[in-house]
Amino acid sequence: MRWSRYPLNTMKETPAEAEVASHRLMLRAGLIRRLAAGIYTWTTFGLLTLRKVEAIIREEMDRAGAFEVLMPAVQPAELWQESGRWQEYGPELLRFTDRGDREFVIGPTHEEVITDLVRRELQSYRQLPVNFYQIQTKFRDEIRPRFGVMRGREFIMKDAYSFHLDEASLREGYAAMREAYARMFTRMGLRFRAVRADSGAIGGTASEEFQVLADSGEDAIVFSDGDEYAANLEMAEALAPAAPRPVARTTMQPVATPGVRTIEALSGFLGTPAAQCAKTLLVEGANGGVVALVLRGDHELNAVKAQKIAGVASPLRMASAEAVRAATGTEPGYVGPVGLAGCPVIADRSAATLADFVCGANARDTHLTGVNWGRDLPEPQVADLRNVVAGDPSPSGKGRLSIARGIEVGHVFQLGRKYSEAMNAAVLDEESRSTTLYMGCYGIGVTRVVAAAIEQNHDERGIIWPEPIAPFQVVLVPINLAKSQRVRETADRLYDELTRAGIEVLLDDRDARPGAKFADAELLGIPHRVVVGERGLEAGNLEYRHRRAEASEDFALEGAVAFIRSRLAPG
RNA sequence: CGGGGCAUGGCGCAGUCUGGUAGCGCAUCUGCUUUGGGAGCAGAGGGUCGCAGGUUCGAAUCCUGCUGCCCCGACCA
Repeated sequence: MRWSRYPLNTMKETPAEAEVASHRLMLRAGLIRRLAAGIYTWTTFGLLTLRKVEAIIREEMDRAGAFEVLMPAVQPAELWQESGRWQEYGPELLRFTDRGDREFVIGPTHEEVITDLVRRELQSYRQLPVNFYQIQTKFRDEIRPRFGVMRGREFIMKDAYSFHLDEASLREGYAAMREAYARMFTRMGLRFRAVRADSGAIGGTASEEFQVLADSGEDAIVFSDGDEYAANLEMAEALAPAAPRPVARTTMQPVATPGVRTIEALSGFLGTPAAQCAKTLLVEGANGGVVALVLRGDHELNAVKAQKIAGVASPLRMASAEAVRAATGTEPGYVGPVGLAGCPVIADRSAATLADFVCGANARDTHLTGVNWGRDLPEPQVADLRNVVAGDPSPSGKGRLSIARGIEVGHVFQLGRKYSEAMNAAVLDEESRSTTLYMGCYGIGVTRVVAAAIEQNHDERGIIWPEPIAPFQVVLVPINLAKSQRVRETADRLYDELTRAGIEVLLDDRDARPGAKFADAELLGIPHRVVVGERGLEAGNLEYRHRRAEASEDFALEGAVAFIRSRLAPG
């Protein structure tokens, strides 16, 4: 591609709307343009990368034996009513009516459509297992679209659906997809982790997320240094402390703590470490009332774990200040588990092994010191309530946990029979019995992958594309080409030769000064840069520099194509 | 949906408090000079100041309503 013919400009300044690096850089480099909140046009440079990501996904899906289909974006409401999601899905589902007042949705996902196809087309167990996938535009009317295409409302997703006669086959199909995903993201040059995830509302048994590691990621992920264990923070189990609870040494005493409402303030005021304090959180109960959750002062409540406990409302809701007063007689800041008669008390495993701890006294401006379970208050119900922290032992039993940030780019689920049952998708088995199908589903946020790749690979000057998904492999930068015929001819010839050799080249033949060209090449993140200038040609040389390199190196014009090819990543 | 902020040429902003000719930088166009890290000079084009009402002799500026967008929270590829 000759840059001089491409009319869209890069931007020196960042549009005010962009906050995160990938969004800023995608706008500045001219990869995307916003049309409305969460809705973007992909311009040529961005689309080149998007297509490469899609190509890798397609190749690996085909290699895994899946069949590509293309389902409609617009889907009739009947299918969603049949699966029950017409009611369940909520306002994220964009609904509308046609001229005949028939109701439709714009598909946020395609379980219903594929299940409908499969129940019509498949009759025999001999046709199983099977996996259909598509790369297609989705629409989800997100509450808050943000970060450019990272969380758009309209986005491109690769979604795949597998169908099986039994659970064993489903597990095999799931494992095959998991493997295909690992291959894809590896091929894209991304650093990622597959982590255990909460299967949440979609239901089903097993579920893993594929997370691209990036400090700016929205998700916290946890992994062990001792083995392959990795999980979403929501899911990572916090083991009970290995050491038993120490014996009580002190007696319980009230202490005046005027104005001290937070653990941090309390710890500072008394000089007691936060880990020796207990914090008591009141949440709404499943059937009204409140439930007291007790954690060590230095730990954080894990909402997903808490809302799974019987008696706790799901989704988790903190009790209102009025409810706190009604249950404890005091206000938030001085709540403690001692003497809490009216509500269940559930202690986190770590909080349950505290001895001689500090907690609120259920009286204004007062805390208790030297508190002990079983002596000053009843032994609590014990549960895993907290987020793990770095250094905790791995629940796998091997190693210690680290925490990193990640961007979820893929999710694989074993769905089971949720949709096939609701929509009556069945085949005849070997004994001519009608058998409801087992189903798995496997998603990749294709447009999000592009943003995640940038989050993971950029510097202060711009994008640094992993080579397999760069819009171009090489940027060719002629210096002063308007003046020098030799530069112009060399650049043109090299451009032709490289292109003929199957290398993707962007020739920056714009009438711009070298500094502007270098800055744009770095902003756009092309991995390999070749400079053609009078200075080098004088000695029969060109100049090569990798986007990540600190300095350039000269190489001979003679045999230039072979040299450049030798620098490209294999494959 | 709750909380906060912003809306002025394509982009980034000033001007709004204190009403009186709409301005700056970048980008764009023309010419000349320049050409190894975002050039200089001279000139030019481009804005119903988000929309609708109102107050006023006069509104980007004051008042009312609406809309759009961004950021923080619960959800998700």
